[in-house]
Amino acid sequence: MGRAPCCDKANVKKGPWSPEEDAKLKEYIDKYGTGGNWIALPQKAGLKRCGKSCRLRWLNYLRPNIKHGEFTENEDRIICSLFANIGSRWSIIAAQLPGRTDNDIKNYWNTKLKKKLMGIFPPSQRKAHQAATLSSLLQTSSSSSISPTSSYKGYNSASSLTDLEFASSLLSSNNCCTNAAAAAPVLQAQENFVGPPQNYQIKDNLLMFGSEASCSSSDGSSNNLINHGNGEREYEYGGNYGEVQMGGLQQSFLYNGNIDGNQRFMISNGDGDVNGNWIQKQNGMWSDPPLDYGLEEIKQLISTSNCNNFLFDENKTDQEKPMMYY
DNA sequence: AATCACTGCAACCGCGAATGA
DNA sequence: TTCATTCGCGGTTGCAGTGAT
Repeated sequence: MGRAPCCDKANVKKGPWSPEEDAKLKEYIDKYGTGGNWIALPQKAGLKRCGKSCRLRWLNYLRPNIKHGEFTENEDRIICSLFANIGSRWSIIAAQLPGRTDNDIKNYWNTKLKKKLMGIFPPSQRKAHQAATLSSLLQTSSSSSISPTSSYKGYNSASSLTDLEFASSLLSSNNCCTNAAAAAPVLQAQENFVGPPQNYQIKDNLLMFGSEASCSSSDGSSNNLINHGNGEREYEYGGNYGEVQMGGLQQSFLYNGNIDGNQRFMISNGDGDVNGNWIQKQNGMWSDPPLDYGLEEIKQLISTSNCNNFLFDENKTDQEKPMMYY
């Protein structure tokens, strides 16, 4: 016996929503809310629609403060950074972009951003550029210091890296399949360490700052709100992307526990801009990442990263290579 | 002008997770 | 604890619009 359908498919309308249906749904929800039951909602609202369809229409189109239209470069960077770290967790990524829906971001990634990234260089030049870009990126990190007051450099208008080169290098330098679930065992290691942005410890799948931390879940999903001991600092953890308030300065960081087996952080500013400086822990000590990534190592990183297989295919000639793979 | 290919996006589908009886 | 129901997510599809031939 198969799964029961969520609604009587014979009696529900499918396809694009009419303005009248939109109005009905919006009016009902404005008046009564969703009532926590999407399945029952369409009947109450006088709509011949599946509850799931109503939910989707509301979340992706009708609810207030939905942002449509062009994505900004900043949004591009956030999407790239998060995708590089947590993969296609669109709902988590959307949570970092107010007004954007997961569906919107997913569509944008699949139809534009991915192509944007891959279209920078012709396939024949791509590998060399990626290697050079990554090398440049890592060299930048060697001269940086990580502190709450450190300036964000290595990724700005003065940098030789363009936004897209940066994002591309992110994608090729990280194991993008390091999703929250994969990172969890690392985070659950309950190890104390000293590292950026200041002293903190990883405990019970949460990052804690200082000696005390009270924790609560902000929405019951993947984001946790952690109050620092003095009540001033908060930390929001969604997958392996986090934020911390320190001395009035908001710092975000990306956590990637899975490149050559070493834990890494990348500090970013409050807008989600990452500065390209990975700090990693080797042999129990935090240090700058190595600077001498060879092309072979990069290739290995890419080849072991399942969701980077749209980058290029080693076994094909340039002429055979499509611009991207799905 | 007709046809074809491509693009962008809204919507659908199926699955696993969460919830409650 | 089990089972049914609902929710939420990510992958996929369908189609209208647009540009190229």
